[in-house]
Amino acid sequence: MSGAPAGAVESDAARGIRLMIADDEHLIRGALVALLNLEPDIEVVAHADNGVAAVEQAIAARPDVCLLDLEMPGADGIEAAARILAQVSTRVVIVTRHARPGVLRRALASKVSGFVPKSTPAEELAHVIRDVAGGRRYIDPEIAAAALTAERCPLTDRELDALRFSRGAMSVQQIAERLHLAQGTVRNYLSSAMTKLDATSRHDAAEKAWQQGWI
Amino acid sequence: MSGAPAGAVESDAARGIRLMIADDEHLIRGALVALLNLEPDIEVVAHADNGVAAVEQAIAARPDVCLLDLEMPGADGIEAAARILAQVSTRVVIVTRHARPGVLRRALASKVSGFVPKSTPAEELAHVIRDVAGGRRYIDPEIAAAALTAERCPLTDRELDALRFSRGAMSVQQIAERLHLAQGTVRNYLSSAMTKLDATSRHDAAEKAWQQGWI
DNA sequence: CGCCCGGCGTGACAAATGTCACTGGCATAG
DNA sequence: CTATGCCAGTGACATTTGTCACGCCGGGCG
Repeated sequence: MSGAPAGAVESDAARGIRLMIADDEHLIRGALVALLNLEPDIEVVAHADNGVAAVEQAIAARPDVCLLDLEMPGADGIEAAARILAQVSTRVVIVTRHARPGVLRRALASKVSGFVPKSTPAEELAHVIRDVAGGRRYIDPEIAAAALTAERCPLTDRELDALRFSRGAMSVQQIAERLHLAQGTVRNYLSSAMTKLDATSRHDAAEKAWQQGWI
Repeated sequence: MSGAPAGAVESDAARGIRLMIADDEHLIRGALVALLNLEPDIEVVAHADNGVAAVEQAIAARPDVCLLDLEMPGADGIEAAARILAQVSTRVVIVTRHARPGVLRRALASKVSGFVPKSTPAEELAHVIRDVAGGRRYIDPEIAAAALTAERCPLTDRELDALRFSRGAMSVQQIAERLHLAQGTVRNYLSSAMTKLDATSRHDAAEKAWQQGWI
């Protein structure tokens, strides 16, 4: 928000990583801003409290690195990352509370450079930011391992389709219309998915599949 | 963790508020510890990443103020607060992501002194801690207003009974047995509760009632 | 080729769930 | 006293959900 210093300093100036922070929780955002500003080689040049604002801020401030929370109103971190990277030459680090394997895959598909859970020690974060600013990538080893270990999804394509719509409280009727199928068919897929996932209701199944990052 | 300085300094020494911080997210806990330690009159003397550890730490370190996250594994913030206050002469501030009226009521019933959402600006937090250390109370005005505005629970006793069991996935059949009622009766209470709470399923209703602190 | 297997798709059926109309008790206002 | 309203309690009914047995198709395999 503070005006850029007079003209010439470009983003790849030798000293100082220009950082943007986006997190919807004021307390945490404030703490991170203050904390990272203490690092001698990091300068927080912008911050936002939702995905849409994050994109605007990134375009305006052109930071070297963007630190995005995954869970944000408006546009989630990955969506914001995709939009930012499409328009600005920068690198993105995603921070998340619920680090599921599938999310990591989505994130990597959006070309983010870093992926860390909020269980990361604070000191480590500055380290990651420097790595990423230097052109390297950083993926939290725990999550990476989980993503690679994760058993292949046992669900069939159509089962996944049906499950996808089951989140967000659509009725079987509505799902059937949406997929151009008979109600019984949809129920069948859902039932089958429930069996495979050992769930007691389709909401439960959808939840579990989501946790695994399969939908 | 660090050993206490030689003997005599007691917790009500004139200078310095001894603070404990509990939050299960390492990143946030670390940021808060660092940030609040920067305040000249605050000293972070312990921290924990779950409710049980928080109680132990509080007993061991005897801080002046405990800052507890509401959402923690083990024991949630309010439970931890109750246990701490039963054994240590200290004051508790609860910090939470989802600030719902009912939670505030539960918290106050446990004699906590402060209640703030994570949307609080970071600068404000130190202020709150000083207030509380000084024996005053601080309740986030937004939440307080919401709690006072919140209409009285519209549910009848039996509806509440039925809802209580509906959390934890008991079937109508089982609830009926447990309450010595006919299944139809239970369904009726549940249905009525759903209408009153504008919910689409009994789980939904139970969830909403819980959110409000009614069960 | 003939066979079997796995995924897709369907309808019939049963159980669980939610809605409704109704009875009776009890308190309270008129 | 009577009327009114609220809550407890019940069963009949409609809807939704989950399970099953089945038919169809395409792709390996003996």
